[in-house]
Amino acid sequence: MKMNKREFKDKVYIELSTVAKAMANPVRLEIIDLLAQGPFSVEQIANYTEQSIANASQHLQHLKKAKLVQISRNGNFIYYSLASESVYNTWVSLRELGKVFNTEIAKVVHDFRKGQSKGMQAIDAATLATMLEKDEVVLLDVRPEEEYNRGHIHRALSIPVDHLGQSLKKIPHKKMLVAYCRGPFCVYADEAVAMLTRKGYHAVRLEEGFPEWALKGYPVDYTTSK
Amino acid sequence: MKMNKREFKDKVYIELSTVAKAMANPVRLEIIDLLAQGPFSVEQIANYTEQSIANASQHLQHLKKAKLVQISRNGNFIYYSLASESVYNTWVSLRELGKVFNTEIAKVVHDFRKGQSKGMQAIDAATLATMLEKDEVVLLDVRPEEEYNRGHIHRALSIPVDHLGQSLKKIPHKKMLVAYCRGPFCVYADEAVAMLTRKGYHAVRLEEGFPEWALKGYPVDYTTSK
DNA sequence: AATCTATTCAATTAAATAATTGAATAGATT
DNA sequence: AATCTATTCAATTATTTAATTGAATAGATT
Repeated sequence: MKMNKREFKDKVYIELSTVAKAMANPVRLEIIDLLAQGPFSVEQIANYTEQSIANASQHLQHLKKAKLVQISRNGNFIYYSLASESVYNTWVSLRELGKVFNTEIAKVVHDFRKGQSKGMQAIDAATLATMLEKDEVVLLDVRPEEEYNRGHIHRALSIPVDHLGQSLKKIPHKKMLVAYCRGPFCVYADEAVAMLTRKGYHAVRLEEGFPEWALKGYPVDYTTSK
Repeated sequence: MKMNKREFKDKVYIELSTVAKAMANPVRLEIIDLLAQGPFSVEQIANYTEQSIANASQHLQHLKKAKLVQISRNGNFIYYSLASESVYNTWVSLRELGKVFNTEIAKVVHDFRKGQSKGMQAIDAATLATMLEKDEVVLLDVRPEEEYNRGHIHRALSIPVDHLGQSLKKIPHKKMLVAYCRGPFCVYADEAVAMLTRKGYHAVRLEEGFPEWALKGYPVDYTTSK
């Protein structure tokens, strides 16, 4: 039987709202932000988001049902990843919407960074690209090394933030330091800049993360980990 | 007192989920899709979405609280519009996510169009642009005239779908007809193509709507309605 | 086959969301 | 000031959602 206009529109918007509902939860948004960095196991996701494994798993089932994530298996571990680039694109749109327009988010980010270090500064990708061309900065990737290996900004040194204390001697004083991590809401770079600043270095963070840098077409490298 | 990392992330993702929640409802998604076409009053929005005025207003309050819409006033009427282009961009990302990846939406669209007319075809914006350059088609804007006046595809004739019956003599037989309306989930173009096909015309619809065409940088016109 | 580990499932409880209905309100109009 | 129109608000009811807890399961490993 022929579907009428109202039935059609109702069905389409109900389906789309299912996708939007999958994203309408803070824990699931954090999971999507994390998976933008690559595949992670349930245990890792639970760890990074500070949820119970059961709760993380339930949220992952919700995302899977909405077809936003997909799984692969390695031994006992099940790895989750974003199902497609359009999931990432929608996450980025939503984040931009929140950043540009929800002043509360900007305020939270600003307050957090100010609490980390007075005069905390961030530069954007275009500025970094120019500085790298002029060889003016030392670039630090302060994510876990596994993520560095999956892909990193061209010429970045890998110094995970929790190893930063014991790695200071590797870092030249002469040039300005730029630290980057997973993205605007990841705080590894904030922590790194705070520590480096306390040790007398001139350090700032990159606003974007590796995925945004890559998406903008700037040069990236990969480490073959074999 | 200094905000810790977990507090920071929780606050940021909760704020962002507020935005996502505003979109996580089929009625509000339809409202956003409608407002992508320009400002509408509460009464118009209630009419087009087939909701009560009270319900439409409640959803609009929800969208307003999330800062996704803004208002202006004209006499007794309050007009709602999308608060920024990034609201529209997020809507488009979500819709693309749904179209590309949620096969149920594609099926609903296909089933609806098949119910309208066997052999129902749609072309995309790039195809239309080429055909217009070669002067191969007659382009019909089948939206309400008010929306045509706000902006339309270059060289489109305005023939609102509910006037199509009495406007057939205006339409040449010799060329292929392309009908367009508000976007992929608007059915004015489907209805127009069904009617034209029954009357012996060779007609197809444009997949995209006017906003997508404009966003892709293709030529547009405006009618000064004074 | 037995055991282990990571993960999922199910039930419960509490909180959040949404449509309806009628009342109230905000401006505009007279 | 009185009246009107469009819109918003508030209470109610039903539905949906989410965290917790403990049980169950799916594969891997031995």
